[in-house]
Amino acid sequence: MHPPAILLLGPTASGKTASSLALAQTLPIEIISVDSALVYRDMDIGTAKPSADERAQCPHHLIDVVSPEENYSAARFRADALALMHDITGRGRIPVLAGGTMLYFKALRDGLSNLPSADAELRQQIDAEAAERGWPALHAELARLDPDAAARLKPNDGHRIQRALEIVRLTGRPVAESYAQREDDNVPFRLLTIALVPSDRAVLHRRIEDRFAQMLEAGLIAEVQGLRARYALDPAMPSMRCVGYRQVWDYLDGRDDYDTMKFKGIAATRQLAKRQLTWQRQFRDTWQDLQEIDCLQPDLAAAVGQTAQAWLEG
RNA sequence: GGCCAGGUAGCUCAGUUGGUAGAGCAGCGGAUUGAAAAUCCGCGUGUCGGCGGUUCGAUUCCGUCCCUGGCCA
Repeated sequence: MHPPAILLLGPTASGKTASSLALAQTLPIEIISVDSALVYRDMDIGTAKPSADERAQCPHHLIDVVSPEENYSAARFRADALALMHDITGRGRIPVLAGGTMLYFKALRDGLSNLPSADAELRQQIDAEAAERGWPALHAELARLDPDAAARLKPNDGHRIQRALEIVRLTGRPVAESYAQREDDNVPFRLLTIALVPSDRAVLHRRIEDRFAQMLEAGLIAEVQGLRARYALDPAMPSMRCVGYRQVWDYLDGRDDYDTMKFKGIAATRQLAKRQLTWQRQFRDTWQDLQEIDCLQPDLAAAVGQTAQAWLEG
């Protein structure tokens, strides 16, 4: 019998942090963050990172693990998370994987293919070429090298075209052949997946709006200024593409006025939530253990706790 | 109170020499394999401010009323 592990996923502003901390009140858990933005050090306000106080209530992992100048990845997450899950289980505790980066959940549960890691130099080359000739031209080039891979991608989907070209150049074979070669995709845990879903999208939107305003009041702009002063950042880096940071960056550069920045930040957050919910619908249809909980109900934390408790006893 | 300019999609606006209208943004749906809070794809019926009139036909022309902004009193 595998040890238990709980996955807690939900869109931004759905109450994941509070729910996971509530679990810690009644269960011997440690929390593994499943979040591509919380991994960055010194990005606290805009990522709604759990506070020091909250983190003291229960061990948290995969927060502040890389510099904003670095890249993290789904593959790295999968390896890190599995190692941590084993550690936590070894301590007699239950891992709770909580977050909103759905690709990471997907990678963890369903595994990945054996693909080469990112190659910064090659990507730079491809970016330069794309800036000159446009992505459709590189899509056409991919079509010559690997017609099947190109057929699956849109001519404007820069990131995926770049990745496909990278894989082909690094491996010297079609992407499909690399895809067919699966890495070990075993997850030796009994999993419960709890998905937080808002029963009313408009209410989630309202929360998102309020929270972004609070972030600005809490000093998000100063935080971005500080990051720019302390690190060698540029706006194309994954850390600075994060919701909020990207908009404040443009504001600091004078491209947008304050109100525009605020509007765009809120809109980008709503759009993020929408994409997260699209993933969740897909998970709901494929993961048998998934249980949906309305994140707008009065006592969400209690509902999450009951669901987890019932599953552990059952 | 008078004059002028406007009132068209949730917002900002375009347009129709009279044949019931379309962009951007927002929103919604989808895709998603080492950047994923990324990247990309798809979706546009709205009393064209109200009421009358002219007309085969009005959002478009005319009248009138209402609203907003500006100027003048």
